[in-house]
This record gives sequence, structure tokens and C-alpha cells, in this order.
Amino acid sequence: MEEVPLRRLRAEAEILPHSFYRRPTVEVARDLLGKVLVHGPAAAMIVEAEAYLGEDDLAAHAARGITERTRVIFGPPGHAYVYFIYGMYHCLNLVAEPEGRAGCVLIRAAQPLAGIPVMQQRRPAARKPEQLASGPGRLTLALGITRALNGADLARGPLTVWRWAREPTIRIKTTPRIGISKCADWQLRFVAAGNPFVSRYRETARALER
DNA sequence: GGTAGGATGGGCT
DNA sequence: GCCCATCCTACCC
Repeated sequence: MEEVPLRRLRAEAEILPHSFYRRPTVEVARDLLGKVLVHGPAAAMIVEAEAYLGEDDLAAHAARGITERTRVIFGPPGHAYVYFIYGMYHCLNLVAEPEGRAGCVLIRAAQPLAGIPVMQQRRPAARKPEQLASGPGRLTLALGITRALNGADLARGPLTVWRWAREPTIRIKTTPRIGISKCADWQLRFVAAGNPFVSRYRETARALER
């Protein structure tokens, strides 16, 4: 896989402003495909994301209202919501919607662009580059994202999201969200069609054939 | 190619 | 005490 030097990436990109996120969650989720997550030496292009809505979306943490954990989701857009799950992993969400309204986007998979050797060190179980960040837990491991970043401003860093001038054209496929039981038929998962860096690649490809 | 089971701890009732 | 927006290994075709 070809590594894109971070220096070149920076010269050809700009950080997404808060206004990008201050929109309906589904719009933000779809538009995040192709954007680049950058944390330290590691950069990866988002290829899979899921929308989690407000009180009607029983699969969303925000459905229970404002608690110590969920308060970030109700806060200003363009911030990170990171939570700890299954006693072992972290999941990264980007907060959308105007302040006071719940909505966030779970980043489920990304295609590594820079800092690939670092990601390989952090993800020894990955057999192929395609598996380095092909799942929400894998992605946070590869990028070194933990709860320390919960509430962080995505326009200030250290975790930022970039619009790359060389962003490829992406055909978006829509499917149900993964790993939930409530609202299981809601079509809120968005994937870059045919991209091998998505989670459950074969399963996704099969499901989309029909 | 496929899947069953276990690891592990925080949030919430 | 139960659930959970997961992942990996072992094991079986």
C-alpha cells in the first residue's frame, strides 16, 4: 500500500470547520466518507460511518437523555465522543447537529494513508493492511484514540479531520447498522462501495448484491 | 471457507 | 446484575 506523506497531505488539505458538523446527522455521516482522520503521525481516510440520532433512536446512547457519559453528544458539534466498550475497546464518534440537539456519527472503518508502520505496531493481529482499521475498535487502536480524547475539539486537535483536495469520488452504499438489536432495520450505515478497507467486507459485499 | 466462546470493565436499572 | 455501537482465537469443515 502506498503511504501518503503527512507533509504532503497537510499541504493538500484543510481542517473541517465546526459548520461542517452543525447539520443533520445523516448528512454529516454521508459526507464524512472520504474525509481524513489525523492523530499524531497517523492518518486514515474514512470509508464507513453510522449515524446515531436522538431520543427516537433506541440504539443510540443519547436515547436515554443527558447523563455524565452522553453529555458530549448534546454539546457543540465538531467534537469527539469516545466511549469504552466490552471492557477492552474504544469507539470514536463525531458529534453533529446544533448544540442542544443529540446526534453523532460512529466511525467504523478507515483506509490508512500515513503512519502505516505505527498502525501495524498498534495492531499486531492485523494480517493485512485492509484490516488495520476495519472496525470501530480496530480503528481506535490503529489511530491511538482513547477516552482521553472524549470531548476534544476536532478543529483544534490533537485529533483533527481534514478535507483532502485529492479526495476520491466515492459511491455510497447504505445498509442497516452493525452490532445493535434495537432499530435494527434503520438504514443508517454508510460505506464506500467496493472499498476493501470497510469492516466485514465480504459480508457487506454479499448483502449489497441483492 | 465458517463460527462459538471468552476476555473484560463501565454504565445504568 | 445485566447489557453492551467488539475483537481474537481455536477449532471445524
